[in-house]
Amino acid sequence: MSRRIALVDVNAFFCSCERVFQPRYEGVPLVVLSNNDGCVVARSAEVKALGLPMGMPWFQMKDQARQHGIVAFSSNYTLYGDLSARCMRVLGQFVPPEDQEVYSIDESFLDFTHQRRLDLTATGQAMRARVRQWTGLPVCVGIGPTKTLAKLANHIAKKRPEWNGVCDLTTAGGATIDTTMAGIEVREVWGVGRRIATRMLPMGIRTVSDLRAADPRRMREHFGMVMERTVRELQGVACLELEDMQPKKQIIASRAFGTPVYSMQELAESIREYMGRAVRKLRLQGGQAGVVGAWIETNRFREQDAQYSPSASIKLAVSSDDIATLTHAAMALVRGIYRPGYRYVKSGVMLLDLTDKQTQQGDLFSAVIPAKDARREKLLGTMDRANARWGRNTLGIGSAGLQLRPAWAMQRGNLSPAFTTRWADLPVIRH
DNA sequence: TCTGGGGTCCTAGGACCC
DNA sequence: TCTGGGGTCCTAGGACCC
Repeated sequence: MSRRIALVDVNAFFCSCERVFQPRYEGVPLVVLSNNDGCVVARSAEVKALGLPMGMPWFQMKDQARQHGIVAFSSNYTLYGDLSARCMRVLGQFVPPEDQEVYSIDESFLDFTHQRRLDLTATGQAMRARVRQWTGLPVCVGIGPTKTLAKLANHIAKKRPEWNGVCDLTTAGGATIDTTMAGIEVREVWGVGRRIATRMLPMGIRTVSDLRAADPRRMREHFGMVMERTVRELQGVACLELEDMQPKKQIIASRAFGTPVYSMQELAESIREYMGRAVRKLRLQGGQAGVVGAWIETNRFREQDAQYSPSASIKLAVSSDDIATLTHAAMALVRGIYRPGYRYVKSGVMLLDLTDKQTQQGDLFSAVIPAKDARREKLLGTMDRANARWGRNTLGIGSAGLQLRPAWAMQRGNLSPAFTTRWADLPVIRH
């Protein structure tokens, strides 16, 4: 019994989020920028049509932007995260919970294998209509017998207007599929990146249909088992299952500074703040870290600058989710790698060797497993609750976040309001 | 002047074991 | 003169994803 998997993906997600509450930008060429307004990370259809690439530094694009009237927004992850959650909840109404995989902030797999009678093209249109009406976001739907083919079908639904936003490869004719695949570059296949696409070219593999016709074992010899799986999936043999939410295996928090930093003092402030972010994620998934890492960086794009980008990590004697312990470890690491005289533009912390908090690894050289300090646990829990209730930096470690806007803080020149998550930013309808 | 911030998995090679 | 065969674990680097 062949499977029927749908992939639903929001069109130009970040740009579409900006338009939901600011419809005056409908039809206007939009981009959304990365933190510090650095690079373009999302483009509206109008900007894609101009041929401006993803990932381009904004300052290099400013002339063209002026010329074409492109509007740039700073990243508003509060808004995107909330709209994403709403969108995923709407899609979840179409399948039982175990048949939905939220794959990324703007994509979800839905498994319709068990709903045999359903007309999937009609269901796809129903999903588009409901998401549009309830969240304001435009989505496209791809359907196929494997995840890789569903991804490809979604690509087709987006690029070819004749599919009207829903492409079902499980019912499309063989000839249609052949000609369509022959017209798509192999780079568009899920799992084929820039490197591999380049290496495939001399092998005579240029389009999706070339790759689908390739021998999976030969592809494995050249590119490894991941690529073998990809080829089989293209041929309609399901190798990838829907996955449930797994706890993270590592947690990273890092940011480029709004302005360069020279002193240990300022690096320390940044490390404290980023560790706060990392520990929040850690505690949210009920984990503890066995290894702490930290790094600082100079600007690798400035050739005239002396470069210095050291990193260090340390294994804790006992895994921890205590913000004080973890911050202390990261601070010691940065003090160890810091050298004065460099122009630092970024720092970061990493939590590794994550385990579930319930499984406490004892210390070989102490007779008993160290008992958790009950008062300490209570204090940390109280901090969590205070921060959940009154805002993220209500209680923190040392001077983290005390300064309202440190000089090195992220720059966001054109940030839209948090329309859905802050009372003061709630849209008002005047009549 | 200004160039993001997260993640995952696989593989090869080295160190070590018997 | 001749120098085996089978493993595990860890790490760094590479590839990919959004």
